[in-house]
Amino acid sequence: MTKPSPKALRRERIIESALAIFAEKGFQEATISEISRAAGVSDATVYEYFKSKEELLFAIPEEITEISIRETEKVLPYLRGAESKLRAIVQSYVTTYENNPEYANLIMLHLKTNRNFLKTRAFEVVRDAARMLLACIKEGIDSGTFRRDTDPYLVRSIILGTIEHLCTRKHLQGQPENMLSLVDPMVDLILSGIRAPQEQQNISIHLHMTGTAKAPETITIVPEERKP
Amino acid sequence: MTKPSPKALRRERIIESALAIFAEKGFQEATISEISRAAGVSDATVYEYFKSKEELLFAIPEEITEISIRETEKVLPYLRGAESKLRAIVQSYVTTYENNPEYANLIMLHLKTNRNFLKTRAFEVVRDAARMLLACIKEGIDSGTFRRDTDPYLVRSIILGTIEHLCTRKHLQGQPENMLSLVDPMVDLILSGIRAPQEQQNISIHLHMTGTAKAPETITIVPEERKP
Amino acid sequence: MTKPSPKALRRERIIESALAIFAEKGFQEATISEISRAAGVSDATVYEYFKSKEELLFAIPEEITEISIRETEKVLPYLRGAESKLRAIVQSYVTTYENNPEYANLIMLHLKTNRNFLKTRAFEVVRDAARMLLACIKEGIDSGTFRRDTDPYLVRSIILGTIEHLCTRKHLQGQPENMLSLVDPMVDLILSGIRAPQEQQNISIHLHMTGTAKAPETITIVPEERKP
Amino acid sequence: MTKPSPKALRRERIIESALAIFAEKGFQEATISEISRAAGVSDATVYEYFKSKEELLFAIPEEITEISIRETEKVLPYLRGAESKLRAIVQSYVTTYENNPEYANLIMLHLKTNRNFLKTRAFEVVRDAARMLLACIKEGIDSGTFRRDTDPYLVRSIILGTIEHLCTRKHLQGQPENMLSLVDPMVDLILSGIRAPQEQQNISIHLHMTGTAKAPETITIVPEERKP
DNA sequence: AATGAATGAGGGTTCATTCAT
DNA sequence: TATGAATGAACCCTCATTCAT
Repeated sequence: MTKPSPKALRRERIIESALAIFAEKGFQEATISEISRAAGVSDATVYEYFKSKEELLFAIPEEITEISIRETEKVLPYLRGAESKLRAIVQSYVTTYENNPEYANLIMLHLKTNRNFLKTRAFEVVRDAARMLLACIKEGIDSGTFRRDTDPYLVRSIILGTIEHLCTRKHLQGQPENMLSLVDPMVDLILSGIRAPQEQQNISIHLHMTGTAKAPETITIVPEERKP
Repeated sequence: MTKPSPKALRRERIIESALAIFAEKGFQEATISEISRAAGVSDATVYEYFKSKEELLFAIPEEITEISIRETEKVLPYLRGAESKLRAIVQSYVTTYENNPEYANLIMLHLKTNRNFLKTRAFEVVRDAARMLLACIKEGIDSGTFRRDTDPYLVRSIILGTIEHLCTRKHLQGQPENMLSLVDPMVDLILSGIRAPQEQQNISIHLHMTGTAKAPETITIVPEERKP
Repeated sequence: MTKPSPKALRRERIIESALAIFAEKGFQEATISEISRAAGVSDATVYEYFKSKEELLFAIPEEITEISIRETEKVLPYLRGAESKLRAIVQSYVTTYENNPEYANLIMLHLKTNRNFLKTRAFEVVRDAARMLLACIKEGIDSGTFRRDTDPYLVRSIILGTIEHLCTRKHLQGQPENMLSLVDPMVDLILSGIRAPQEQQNISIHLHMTGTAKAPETITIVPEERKP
Repeated sequence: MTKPSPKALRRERIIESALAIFAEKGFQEATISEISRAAGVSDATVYEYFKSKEELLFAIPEEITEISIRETEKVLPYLRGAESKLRAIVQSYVTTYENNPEYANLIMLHLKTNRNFLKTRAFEVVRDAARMLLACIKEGIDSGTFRRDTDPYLVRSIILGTIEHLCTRKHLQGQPENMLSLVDPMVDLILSGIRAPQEQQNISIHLHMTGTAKAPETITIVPEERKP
């Protein structure tokens, strides 16, 4: 079905090499020579495919982000409830980063630094993902699943910030070993923080009694024994 | 009382200029000439005070981080309870970053990228702060304030990640306007997520009645009206 | 027959310019800009061909020394006797230096100073030449042409030192005009100093006389008049 | 008798440090800071005593050469014959270099390179020494001790070149260990090369015979057996 | 389409030297 | 007199980028 033209293949090779090298050394420290050597082409050839070093940098997240986002978008409609969706989105983020550590590193450490990246189409895709997450949070609020006073932007910042922090930490210090195992604790924690209280209103108990009893003389409230 | 030697003043000027310019353009894009010009000295003079461009970069966080941390450390003993302390620490972080946006930017976008920064004394101070936060979380767990199954490292990552994300967002997109106003919502949210349940044991109500009454025939539980 | 690639030609041009300028001003005082300008290329181009200024310096003697040495090696087998060989070697040295005064100057004044030069392949060639000379002296000793108590290392030092001194003198003071005319006097002088005495055995003269003569009563030895 | 003013002492200290450092690293590689630090003074102080780095360099040989030369000049009148004098001069050179290896190194490797050194008063002194040597050789020629066809300039070049070569060799390669032990072999060798032949004129043998003998009919010259 | 070759532009860094104190 | 402090002036080297083949 797909017919990978040699042209496209070459392009792919260059992008892969660029990802590896940019991720390892950063944008400034990496050189075109290095990348072209890794890709098995000449310097000049890189410029046949990309107008400049920066354009090559920006070309990297385009595909991978796109793919990841679209996949998530496909799954979402099958899930019921804001909580499930939110958990799925987080899972998707973390899975993507876990499976593409170089890409994660590039995004976290090198692309976020770059002001020009914000004007990029690739960034548009990133932003789409962030919007999806925001929409999901808002949906939870509107549906009463999340507290009405939840600040959806803050919640999103918490989620994204945590993921980013974990990725960065993992890259620079090797910790945590397995980010995926942290998805559930993290989501649980945040959900606990924003979940609407389970109608824990005050409750009146009306006793309908027959007979000639008086009102109770004393009411003793006795805590049951805690059984840990 | 303090007699700021002209030498120290000049050093300060250079650091300030460097902070402004590194924060704006990043380490690689900034040039020594630019910085020295901004500081009103010659290129060579910069090298009288700092051995290299990188050493100049690392000299920046040294003071400002130190000051901020030490201040927090002073306040902490006066606070009772893990929650208060945690809130104070977050407040301290955000205040520091809010008051020194350039510094915040430098740390978030440019220093974290730099592997050599991890070997720096300045980074040691940063790490101290992170340890302080972790200790506070652990204290909450030990004292029963926070749930026993709380992962303190995860909680710290959530807190730090959120702060970092907010700073970065503010720097790159101007949002949120006022980070300080987000401290309480954020801390509240996280605390809700980790707070130990408030002894929500089962409760038995014993009615001591006199007379010949029978047991109540029906018990109707009526929610009170919610008054938002 | 030979097809000098433009690449090789350019390289040659750069080396020639470098030789001229290094010889004139010394390694430190010479600048790459100067050399590249003289060679009609850009600074960066010099670095396409040579990794560093020092490597460029070391590339200079490589060829010229090699050529000179190999030529001498070819001639040597045709010569009989240590004296002829030694004279040929000296002749070769002096010819090389006389024909390449800049090269001579570079070697004498600037390369010998450089400790790194000693690790160079070019220096290996120089050392080869010195070994060749030493071997020739030893051969003369072994064959009885030179005195048995000759110190071959000292003789070599005398020869090389003299050549070097003459070159340096010529470069700095213009004297002597023609080094080649000094080769024979110099070699003669040294040979006189190391030549084994020419079988100066005692000689008996037997006079066969007829008649009744007695043995001679007196023998008078009369020096002939000296005729300068 | 001598009253070393503190000023002169300081000057001396600077010169000594400069000698050590120039000799070790060469003129260009050495820095004023290094020298001043070694001398225990400030950079600026060096400039109180010497107008420039180069002037400091040239100040070094002034004294030491002067002293060495003057000493030789004192001894010379007591020696009889060109050979003794020549030997004494060589001895003096080598002793000076052997006792002051740093100075030797400086002269051989770094001062000879410097064109400006030729204009220096210090060089005048060096030249004086060379003239003294030349005069001595000429004296030997005039007195009939050395061959009439000796080229005194060539002989001087041989002597100086050899000494220089030995010094350089010793500095760069550690060989020869002891230069002084080479003085006699070296001088012997050169003297053998230039010594006037010991009146090995043609000799006539007059036989005064009595009796009636005829002239000898045959004369047979018979070499004696060699006794190795 | 691919590249070998060339380079313009620029930046970090060093140091000899000066001068006010 | 001695020096702490400051700097002007260079230079080596790198690399993204271009272009003729």
